[in-house]
Amino acid sequence: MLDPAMIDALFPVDLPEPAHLEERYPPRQLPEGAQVTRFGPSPTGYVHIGNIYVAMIDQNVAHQTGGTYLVRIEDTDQARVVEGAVEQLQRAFEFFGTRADEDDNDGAYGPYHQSQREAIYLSYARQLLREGKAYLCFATEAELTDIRKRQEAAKLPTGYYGKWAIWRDADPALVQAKLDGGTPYVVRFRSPDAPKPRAEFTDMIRGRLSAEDNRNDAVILKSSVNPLRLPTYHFAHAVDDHLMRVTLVIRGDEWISSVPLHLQLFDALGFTPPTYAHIAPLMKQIPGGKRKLSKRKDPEAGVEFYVKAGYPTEAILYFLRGLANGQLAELPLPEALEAPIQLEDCGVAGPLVDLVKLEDISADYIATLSAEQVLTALHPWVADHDPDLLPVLENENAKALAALAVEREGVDNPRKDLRKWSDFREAYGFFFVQLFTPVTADDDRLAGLKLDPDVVRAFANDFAAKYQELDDPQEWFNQIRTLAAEHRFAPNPKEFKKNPEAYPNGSIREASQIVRVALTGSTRSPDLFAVARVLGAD
RNA sequence: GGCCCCGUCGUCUAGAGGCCUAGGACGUCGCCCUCUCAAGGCGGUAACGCCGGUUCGAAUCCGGUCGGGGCUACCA
Repeated sequence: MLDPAMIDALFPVDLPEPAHLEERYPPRQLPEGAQVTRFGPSPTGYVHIGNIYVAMIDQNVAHQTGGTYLVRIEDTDQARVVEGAVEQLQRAFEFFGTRADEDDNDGAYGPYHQSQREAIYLSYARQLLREGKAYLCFATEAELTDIRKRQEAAKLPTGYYGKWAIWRDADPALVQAKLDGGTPYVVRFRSPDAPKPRAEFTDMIRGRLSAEDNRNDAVILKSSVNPLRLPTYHFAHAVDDHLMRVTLVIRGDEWISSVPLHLQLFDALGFTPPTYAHIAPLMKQIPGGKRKLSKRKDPEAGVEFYVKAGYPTEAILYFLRGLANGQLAELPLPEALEAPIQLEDCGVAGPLVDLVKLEDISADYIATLSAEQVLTALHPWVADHDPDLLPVLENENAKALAALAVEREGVDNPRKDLRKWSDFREAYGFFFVQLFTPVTADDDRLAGLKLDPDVVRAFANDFAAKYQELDDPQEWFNQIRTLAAEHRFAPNPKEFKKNPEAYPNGSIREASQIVRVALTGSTRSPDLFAVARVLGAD
C-alpha cells in the first residue's frame, strides 16, 4: 500500500472529505416506494430517439411513484463534447415533454454536469487510494495494446487483471519514482482479491441475472495529463447515483455486462447499490434480420427526423410507449398516454422502430382533431420548417380552417390524409391561390386520363362558363353530370363498361377528374363539392 | 475467442402444461362502397428458429444447437 502522505500529495489540499459530501447531499425525504430516476445523456450534438425513449420511461416511473426524475449531463469525455449540445437536448426534452424535475436550473443535488464535479470524484478516488482499494497505474497506451495482443494470441480474456495488472502490486518506491519523473498515470480500481465466482443481481425487467464476477482493474480516474481529472462512466455512475440519491437506474442493456463491476464499486465505496432496469435497444429492420438503430446509417435514429417531418408529439409518445409496454399499444391514445409504464412489462427483446406503424398512429391521431386543433398544432411546425407557408396560413386563417374542416368535422369517418405536418402542403396547398400552379389542358396532371387536350379544354371552358354556386351537394354535382353528358361522357362507370364505343371520352370519372385537377391541381382531393365551397368563385 | 442477454405471423404482441386446429393490432392481398384520393365495411394471408428430452399432453419445463444483439476502451 502507498504511503498516505504520498497519496494526499496527489490531490488539492482543500478537497472535501467523503463524510462532508455525505452531509452536503443527504438522503431525500420521499414517500415510501418513491423512485428517484436519472437520465444521463452525453452532449455529443446528437439526440437519438432511444434517448427520448429511455428518458420518457425514467420520467414516467419517477412520477408514478411520487419520486423525482433528474437529468445529469455526462460530459466526462471532453473530446466528444459539442458546443450547444446541452441546449439541443433541452429542446428535445421540451418537444417530447420529458423535462427534468431536477437539473442545473433547479436542484439541490448538483452540479448536474459531471465536468463540474471534479472535486467530488477526486475526494472518493483519494479515499479508495487511502484504503488500498485503488492504485496508480503508469502503463502507457502502447503497453496496454501489447498486453491485449498477447492475451488475444493466447486466447485469454482481455483486460487488466492477474499477472497482466503490472501496477497492481507495484513497489511504492517505483511508483514514487514515476511520480517524481512526472509520468502521467490513471487511477485503477483494485478489484477484490477473492471475487465471488458469480455476481448475481435482480433486474427489474429481466429478473434474476448472473455473470462471472468482475476481475478487471477498471480505470476509474482518467489520465493525469488532462487539465480536468474526470472519472470514467463506471466511477461516475457509482459516485453520482449515490450522492444524488438515485434509487433506480434505468439504462440501455449494453450496460448489463458492467453490473458486476458496478456492484464492486458500490461495495468498495460503502454505498448501497441502486436497483437496475436494463432497457432493450430500439432496433431497425434490415434484410434478413434486425439491428440496433444506428446514428450513422439510419435517419430515423435521430430525434431531428421526427421533428422535421412533423409527427405530432402525442403520436410519437404513444408509439414509444407501445414499444415499451405492448399492452399500451392496445389502448386508445388518450388512455395510453395517461397509463403508467410498468418496468415489469417492458420487453426484453428490442423492438423494431416501424415507421409505417407510426404513420398509422399519427394519421389516426390527427383525424381525431378538429380543424382548429390541427391548425394550432400545425402552426409551430410551419413556423420552424416551412417559412413560405407561414404567411399564407396566417393571412388566410379562415380559409385554412374551412379547408381542414372538409370531411373532418361532422362526419363519421374523418379524412386521414395528414400523417404528419409536412403532409399539409401537398394535401391542402391547393386551397390557397398563392400556392397554386394553374393547370393547362395538356397538363401532366391530366395525362393519366389519356384524353384529347381539345376535349379537356372544351369541357373545362364550358364548365367554367356555366358554373353556378349551388348549396345542395347533389344539385351541385348534377352540373357535372349534365355537362358530362353533353360532352359525351358516360353517366357512370358501369354504363361505360357496357358500351365503351358509345363514349369515346370515358365516363363521369374522367369528367370529374378534369374538374378536380382544374380546381385543385391535384389528382387527389377531398370531396369536390366541399372543395368548391371553400374555394368559392375565385 | 471469452462472458452476458434475447428468440411466437413481415412488425408490436396475447399466451405463465390441456381453454391454441395459437388470439388481437399494424402491414399486405382480395372484394364492396365510390366522381379521384383518403377513409370505411367484409374476407383472406401469415408465426411458436431447429433437434432432443420430461409428461397422458409443451409455444409454455429441461438440455443442446442455430440465429440475433451486447460487452470485452483513459466512449458513454
